[in-house]
Amino acid sequence: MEAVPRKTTIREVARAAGVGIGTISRVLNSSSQVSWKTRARVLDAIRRLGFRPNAQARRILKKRAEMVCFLLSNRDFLHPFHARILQGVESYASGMKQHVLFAALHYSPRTPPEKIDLPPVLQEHGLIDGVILAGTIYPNLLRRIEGIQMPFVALSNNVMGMDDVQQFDQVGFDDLNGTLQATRYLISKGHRRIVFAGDVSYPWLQRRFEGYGRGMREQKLKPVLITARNVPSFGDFGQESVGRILSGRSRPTAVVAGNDEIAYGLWRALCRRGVKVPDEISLVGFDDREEAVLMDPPLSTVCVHKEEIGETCMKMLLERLHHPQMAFSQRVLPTEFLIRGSVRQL
Amino acid sequence: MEAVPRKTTIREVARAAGVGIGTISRVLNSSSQVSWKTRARVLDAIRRLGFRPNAQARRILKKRAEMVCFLLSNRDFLHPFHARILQGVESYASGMKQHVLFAALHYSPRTPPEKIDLPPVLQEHGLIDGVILAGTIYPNLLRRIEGIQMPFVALSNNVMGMDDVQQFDQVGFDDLNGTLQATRYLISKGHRRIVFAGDVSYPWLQRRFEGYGRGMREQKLKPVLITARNVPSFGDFGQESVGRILSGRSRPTAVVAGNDEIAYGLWRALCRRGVKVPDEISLVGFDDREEAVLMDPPLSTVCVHKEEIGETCMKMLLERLHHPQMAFSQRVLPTEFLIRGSVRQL
DNA sequence: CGATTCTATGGAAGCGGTTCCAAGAAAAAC
DNA sequence: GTTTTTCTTGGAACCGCTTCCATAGAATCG
Repeated sequence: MEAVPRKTTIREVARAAGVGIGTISRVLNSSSQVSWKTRARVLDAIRRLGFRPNAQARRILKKRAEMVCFLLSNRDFLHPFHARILQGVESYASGMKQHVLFAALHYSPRTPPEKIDLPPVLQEHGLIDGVILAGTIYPNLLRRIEGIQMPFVALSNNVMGMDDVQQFDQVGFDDLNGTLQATRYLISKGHRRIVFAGDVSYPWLQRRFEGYGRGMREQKLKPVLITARNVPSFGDFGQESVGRILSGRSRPTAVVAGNDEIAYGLWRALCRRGVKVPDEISLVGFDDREEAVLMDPPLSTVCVHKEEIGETCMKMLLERLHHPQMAFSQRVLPTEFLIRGSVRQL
Repeated sequence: MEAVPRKTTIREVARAAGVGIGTISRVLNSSSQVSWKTRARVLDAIRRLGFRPNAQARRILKKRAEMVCFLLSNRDFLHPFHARILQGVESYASGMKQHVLFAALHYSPRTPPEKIDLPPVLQEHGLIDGVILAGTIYPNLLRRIEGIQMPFVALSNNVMGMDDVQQFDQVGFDDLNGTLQATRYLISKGHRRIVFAGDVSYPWLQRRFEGYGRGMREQKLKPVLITARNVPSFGDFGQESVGRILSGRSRPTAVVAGNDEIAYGLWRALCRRGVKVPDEISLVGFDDREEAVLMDPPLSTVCVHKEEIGETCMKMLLERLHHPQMAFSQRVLPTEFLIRGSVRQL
């Protein structure tokens, strides 16, 4: 490794400007009063020397990294869903002069979720002030993070297997109410035979199914869950399950899909069989991915405000950093059912 | 802001282990030889005290941040394309014990691309070792980054308005050859009247059009460019231009779309008019987004290996960091035409 | 067995900033 | 004109680590 070019330090600036080092620091932090003349001289020297203060050195004294980590498992990252959340995080962070470190949790067949270690960025101290846990989160990881006393905010919809009172900061969105609204809407449009497509192995799918179930039971209708086993991805779900949905004595008039990907797969499978949406069967999704509006007909779906979730995570984390003793808070952001073309009035 | 809980330092560990601070440091860096017994004592003390070394302090001495910045304009970020590149960057970086800082360039109507300032993360020195420039890059930004002598690698496909010899490290993929292959394939399938859909305001679309043009001219066929003006996004491109494609005396039998988004929009517009793909018109795209394979028929498209691009960017940046004087290099990664169902044999 | 080499270890110096205290200069008060 | 207060300013000390030098004991050698 060759030598890094020598960088200007605060002492050289001080010499160039003919002032003391303390003065340079004061100018940089625009803290206490520096006389108009001195400030100009310093600023000039800084410009002439192309001086940029060393961030590490400042941080070591300030005891704040001004950086948070956005942690995502490598399983989840493909999804634009999380990319949008990251965008929200970055957007709020940059407004607060914070940086965002992107890190992935590298799960692999060799390191099953139950025994994964802390990611390197959390092993060392001082690099980041806190963590935002997006993507699927396993309880053991949470406990490790608590163990090192690293402040964090979790995207609660993705926390696995902790349905009890959770003693940490969370931001989530309202799965249950989303499908509840969607189901009510379908019912208001005259639908009675409505099925839910999705498995319930994820807590969020479980909640979405519950919301649908509640909507059905409100009107004394019977909830029906359609699952598909052993599908490689949500996109293949429809292909696998469309047969079971269409067969049976009384074919449903509408399907609530567990997410947009399932809805999209279903739509394709239906198209292929010549079943028209929404003429013969209505369809609603969940997430409002970019493609939802591009489908034909555009998909009615439950919109999750992803940027807002990201911003809220960041905001909550900053509050935690400023008030470490504050009580934990859980925020559930509302979801919004968007009426588009994929539902027909019966 | 309340007090940050006091963290254990190397001196406390030294006291607890009954050794000197230098020894702790040597154990941590597993550098020079420490006796088996002492090492065990130190390791034990570290565990007992829950000591995690302060990363900032180490970096200030090592003069390396072990961190690179992935910089993307806020215009580009929505696209899964860049998310995948980021994934590739992170993947390679984590293998090399490097961290990835995610930063966005906040363009706005108030700050047009020509006069945007350096992002905050580049204003300070020592935070990052280098930058990966993804997303649309304007020359003035490049010059600013050169000005502060920050090592960088650019995703060359997105560099605007610099077609001369470029004196910096670049990773790109082969736009021209991609459409060339696609066009040759179409011709091999018996197509003669082939049009290109896309405008040429972006350099990469320009190159894709050129590749298509070359393929056509090889067979003495006449290239035709179909553009759409004033469309809010590539997705709306098809809707806008489908009329012009289908009308005219001799309707084309195939369309090369500038990217998958255009292809998708086109496909929808064609569906809506009852024109069947590929029976009545064949269609190929570019990028191989996730949705390409989910379309019906699955879209034949030019695959860009996004993770590989990310990895290559990271790799090249690390080489640059280790050898600052090394000559600049430009790498163009191959693209690959994927045959799927959207092209018909004539 | 004394001289020489080697290995393990302690701790001072220093990285590039911030902070604080003391002190000089200027302004205000008496 | 002298005293008091306020405003600026310089620079030592320090943040938590690495690095290097000095030293002490062990090992090797003639």
